[in-house]
Amino acid sequence: MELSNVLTLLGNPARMAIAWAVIGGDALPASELAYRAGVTPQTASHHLARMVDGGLLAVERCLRYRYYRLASPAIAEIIEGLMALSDPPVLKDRPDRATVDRLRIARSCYDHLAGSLAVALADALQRKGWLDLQERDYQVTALGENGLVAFGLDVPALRHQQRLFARRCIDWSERRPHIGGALGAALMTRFQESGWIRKNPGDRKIWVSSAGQQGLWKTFDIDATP
Amino acid sequence: MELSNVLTLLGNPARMAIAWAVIGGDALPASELAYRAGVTPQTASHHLARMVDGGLLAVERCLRYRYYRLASPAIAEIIEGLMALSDPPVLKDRPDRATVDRLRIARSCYDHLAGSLAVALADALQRKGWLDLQERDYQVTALGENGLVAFGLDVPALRHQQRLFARRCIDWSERRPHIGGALGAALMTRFQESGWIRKNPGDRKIWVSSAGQQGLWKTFDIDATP
DNA sequence: TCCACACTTTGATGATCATCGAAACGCAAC
DNA sequence: GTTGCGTTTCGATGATCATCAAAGTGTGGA
Repeated sequence: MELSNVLTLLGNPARMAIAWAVIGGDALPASELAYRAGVTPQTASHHLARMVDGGLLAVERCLRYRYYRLASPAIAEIIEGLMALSDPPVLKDRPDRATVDRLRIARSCYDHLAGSLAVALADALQRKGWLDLQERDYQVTALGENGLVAFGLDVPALRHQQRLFARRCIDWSERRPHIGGALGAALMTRFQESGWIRKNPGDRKIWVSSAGQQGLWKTFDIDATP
Repeated sequence: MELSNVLTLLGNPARMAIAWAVIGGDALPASELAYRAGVTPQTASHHLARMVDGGLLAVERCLRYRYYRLASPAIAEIIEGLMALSDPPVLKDRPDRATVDRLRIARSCYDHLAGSLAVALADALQRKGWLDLQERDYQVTALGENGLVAFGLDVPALRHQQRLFARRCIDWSERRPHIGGALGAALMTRFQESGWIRKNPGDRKIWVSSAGQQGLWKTFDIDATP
């Protein structure tokens, strides 16, 4: 994945609009993307072909429709990183605001939490002295290890995984860091097991249950009410 | 600052190379940037004009040279953010930050001093009543001539040189004037003879010795401690 | 005065690009 | 089949682009 390629592809307003439309994880048909980007279907098709060719998008055929979505979570991370660097593009006819707001509160980022909930979680764990923010990663303190193990996470096992343990991940909607890596994934899994959050299969939306609101408040001092 | 603009500008390999060359904060002349980007001076000039126009770079003239640097720290943050999203491009000769900071304090500009030390020197000489700042040049007062002769400069001989006597030269890192021309060159030569500064042959780095720090303080009331 | 130098502008060329109309394709319903 | 619809391909157009050679500009030095 060439960064220069990504920049070239996203440097065009129509293609940026397309990328922005599918950033939430939704797969949208070509005609819808053409409408949102403000170009004709032919032009959109041209752009979509380039983006697929450039590895930015993936396409799935379903009957007469072609659904376009981001090619991989890595691409989503790159685009979200770009959003964090500047204001998100102002585009006409943004989809339903409810979806965007929902994503802003909580969504999945690959296999860990993102959105304001994830940022609040990272803040809370630092405030409690469970985490230290180092250069590009988080460190779990002795206090934090006790707390996390008590919460049901096998922290020593997480440390021995091949992947990075607790990556610092920058959020596009918050422009602040949250917890990725093995620890971030384990936390989201634990939240799901506890019934605190519910993940929508197929996209990246996350719902926080009332049990989750209570638990997050009691365990982490996080106010997860909308 | 439009993100889309930045992406378009950086989507070109030559422009990306130029941005990467100045990411450390250093200001480089157009010819050097052309070499590093692997394009002819004409092409580089074209790209540089676009980048200045797009608000990515700023340019300052010093004698016959034009030094290009990043327009603002915010731009540097955006570009470094982009780099963090992917592997940085493999390019020749990127200055490290320590070098950049050193250059900010003192460096040579053609054959005279530049950087904050040079600006402080110009300020000090004006404060002591040795120099007057005219339209585009400095004038040495009678008091200043005595002082400079006592310091070891043959001011009358400098006046009779063909080149401009005491040119006002604008600094990219300070955005304030310092002394160029024959007087600027003679001052730097005298500082070198006195062992106050040491010049790195081949580049523009200047080191101030401890003797230099003492001398600059006693003679010119300049605090040259880092 | 003339030259050297750093850099820019101009001009030309070939390439790529974005865009849309027209036509074609693929698929499903009728 | 035929029709309708979503999408792509083709073709044409006008725009922008990157590139470099050649000429021009401005500056300082001899």
